[in-house]
Amino acid sequence: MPEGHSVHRIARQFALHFVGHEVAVSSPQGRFAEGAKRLDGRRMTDSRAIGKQLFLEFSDDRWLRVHLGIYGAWDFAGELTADASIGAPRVTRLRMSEQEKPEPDAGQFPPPPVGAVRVRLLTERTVADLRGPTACEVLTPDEVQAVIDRLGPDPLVDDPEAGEARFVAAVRTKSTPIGVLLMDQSVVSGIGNVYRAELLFRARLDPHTPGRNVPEEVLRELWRDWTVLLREGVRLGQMMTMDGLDEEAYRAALADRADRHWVYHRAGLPCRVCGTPIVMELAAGRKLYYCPTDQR
DNA sequence: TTGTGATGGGGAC
DNA sequence: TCCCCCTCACAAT
Repeated sequence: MPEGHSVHRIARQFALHFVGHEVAVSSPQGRFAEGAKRLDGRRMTDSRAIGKQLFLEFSDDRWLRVHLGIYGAWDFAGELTADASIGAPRVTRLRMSEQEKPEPDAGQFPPPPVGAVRVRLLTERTVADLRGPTACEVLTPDEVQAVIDRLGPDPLVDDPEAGEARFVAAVRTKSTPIGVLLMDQSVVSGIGNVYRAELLFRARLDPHTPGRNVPEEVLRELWRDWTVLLREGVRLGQMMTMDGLDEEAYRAALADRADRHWVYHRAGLPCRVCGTPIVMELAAGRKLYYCPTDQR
């Protein structure tokens, strides 16, 4: 269920502890047995995140593409980095999905796979188990490029000005509501339902505004704000979309997800700015939260 | 103990 | 627009 920030953190974990290593690849659950056979014993040579997509490159031009979808998660064990920043303390087990959950040491390495593990990637010192992904497949370089070509810009991948220009151009040609466009991964990569609602509130933008009617300067600010939120999400390991908080309120927000957002998951609760009850409605099948007073 | 919803998205219609 | 994928946290019972 992760949005873009989690996938970047997962990619970094692989970059730190798998890239450069030979990897034993298996599918304990069996559903990826053929794919695992094609990767087994090869060296991992690169780890990249683009939006919610993870691409792991192995020797002989073979790529593993993983998309976690709503349920997916990676469980790391062995030698790894707790918060995916260089030099951070090592922990023994870490579940990486939208949230990160350090778990007690299993006692042996590698720990036996628990439940339906689609893929196990094992080096001498670290193991990563994938469960519940929407996508998990072996691709050629051309196939990887075809996937990337369909993705909108990612602030942590694309050149800032080029990414901004691509985002603005994609939105300005469409009559689709901006609240739907922000979730469209071909328009911009990595935004999910939480960041969508929060970006729109922070811009005080009505989600129903057709893309082509959003002033260009507002779109540029949206892109820059997405850059800020994504960097912060990668740094903190969670989605923190409030701002202007004093130190105590900031700490409380980090501790409790209910205090972390302006409008997300706050249907019927008073707007934190004006007190108007937050509205929830379905947009393209997903729950959209906004303040009908501040966002117009 | 059971039920429900969730931070996604592809495909059928 | 709906269904399905296939997992888990948390609420309801």
